[in-house]
Amino acid sequence: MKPKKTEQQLLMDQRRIKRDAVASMGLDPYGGRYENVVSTQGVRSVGESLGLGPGERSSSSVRIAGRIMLHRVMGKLAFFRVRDGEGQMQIGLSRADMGDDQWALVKTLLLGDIIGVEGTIGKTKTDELTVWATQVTVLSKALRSPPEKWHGLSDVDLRYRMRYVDLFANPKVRDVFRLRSSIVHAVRQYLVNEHYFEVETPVLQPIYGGAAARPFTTHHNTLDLDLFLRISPELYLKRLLVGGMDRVFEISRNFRNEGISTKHNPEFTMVELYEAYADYNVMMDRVEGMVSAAFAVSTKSAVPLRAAWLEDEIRRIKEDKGEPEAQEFADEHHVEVYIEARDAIKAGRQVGVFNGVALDFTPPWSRKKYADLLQEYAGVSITDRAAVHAKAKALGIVVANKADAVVINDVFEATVERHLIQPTFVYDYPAAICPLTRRDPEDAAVALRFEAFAATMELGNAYSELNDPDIQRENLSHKITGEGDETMAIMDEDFVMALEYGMPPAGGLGVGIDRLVMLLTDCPSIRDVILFPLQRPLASGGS
RNA sequence: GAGGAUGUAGCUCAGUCGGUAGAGCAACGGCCUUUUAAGCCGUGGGUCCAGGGUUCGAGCCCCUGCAUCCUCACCA
Repeated sequence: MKPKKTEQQLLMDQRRIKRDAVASMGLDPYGGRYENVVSTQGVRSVGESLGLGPGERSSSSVRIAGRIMLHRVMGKLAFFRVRDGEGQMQIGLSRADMGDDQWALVKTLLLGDIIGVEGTIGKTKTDELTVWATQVTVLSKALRSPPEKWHGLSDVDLRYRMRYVDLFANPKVRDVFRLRSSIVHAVRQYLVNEHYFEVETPVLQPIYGGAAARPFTTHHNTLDLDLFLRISPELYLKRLLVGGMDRVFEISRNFRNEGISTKHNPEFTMVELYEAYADYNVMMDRVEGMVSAAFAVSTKSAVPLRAAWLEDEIRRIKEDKGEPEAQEFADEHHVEVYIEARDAIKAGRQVGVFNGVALDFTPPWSRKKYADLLQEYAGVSITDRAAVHAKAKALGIVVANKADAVVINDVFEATVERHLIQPTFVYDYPAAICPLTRRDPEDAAVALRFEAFAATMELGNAYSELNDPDIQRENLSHKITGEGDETMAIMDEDFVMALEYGMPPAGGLGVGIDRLVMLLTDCPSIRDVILFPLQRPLASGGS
């Protein structure tokens, strides 16, 4: 019995027929090298400089290449819209201009095919810049249709599973990853300018450390050795301080075997840096410097563009559908917030928009003491053990078998964090939960540590680094009660031995790159800034 | 882990009271030399997430499971 073909298979059969038609013309349906290509943006700037009026054509010839995203054929004339890595461009195809052989080829082309077009720059009667084709080259016939041309691919599951489709179907997605690339580049450039140098340390570690999280485990066969994927590069980078690398950084993919959420992916990217002879105050400057550099290459230009687009859109909706719809659109897209941010940027401030809230990254960020925030929002003194425990119980926090510092931190997270909207440094943490941090010389219960928050998210974490080997060994030699299995207190004798040779006093800092990108590009989910976020594979193993 | 939402054609989505499964886009055939989500005529396309139950009859009601998203918890 012949199994009935699905619609998908039938559609692909039809596309195979067109592909084979190309082959029967003696052409390779999968193309080959195509030279002297100009980007659509390049054509656009050339086109604008020609000063063409509606309906005029120039004699300057160009070649572009890209995917057919819009396809209109009218008898002996056709308009396609072709998208490349930078943008899109309309091409016009006329049977009279191209000749019968080329026209036969044009008729085999479908949405989603990748083509090369040689032609002359002109404008249509409606004043749209258009490349009028003289020669079309098939570069890759697509067997599957692209998604719906108006809505694109909107099923979130499919978008992540088939990011390759998401990227060409939804231009905004590509913009986000372009911004991500710029942000990473700016962060790297900032640190290099500050005389840091970039290193790479092991991802496969025999002992994991530097953070409190469960690791992924793996195994090396030849050495018959269990290994962990790093949860943090911290202990290796500090060894480099001992070795005399005074300013080092690593852009580090870390792996934590924990839950998945809009703010957590099992693998994520951090920039982690160490600076000898500095302390955590210097690290605050570094955060501000890095974020400023990143802002300058992303949000600074993206927000005004977005604001302008939103204003256009509202004007159009008002004309087409009326005031109430326009207002609804404005509310939904936080238009006033974008306009407010745009005006602030014009005035020289570093203001972005995240989740409908304006965030002001202009240095200096506000700096708040951990204990003061606890007093302000939880209403308890950090030194008043009874009050802290009473507050914890009132909040429904389990107190039993937890060290005091853990209880304090639980209360802090439950009461304070949600108020940390604007970029803020929270400094001076309870020492007992900071085993790798130098103590305040005036108060042994305080660790010289800060976390950077924005939009209630932890963006970064920094210490004045502990460099006393005996205290370090002591801190690592017993678990912090109440932290469960996830604890930083895992002894690494080699690391402590390194400290015994003498590590310079230093400031150290980690900043979550994914979260920074989220904040600067207004993406409320970490999956929108990671190209291939982890997902459970489909049982059937296909789409 | 708890709660909520969603799952229907390749894509985007309707589906009323439980009574033969719908549209647009895409595709196929035809017409069309200035389209702007092109248009007009016609055609094909369905494991209604999976399994069970109630019923004469289930896309719709009930139960179980799966997947995804959101919120909370966890993840300093």
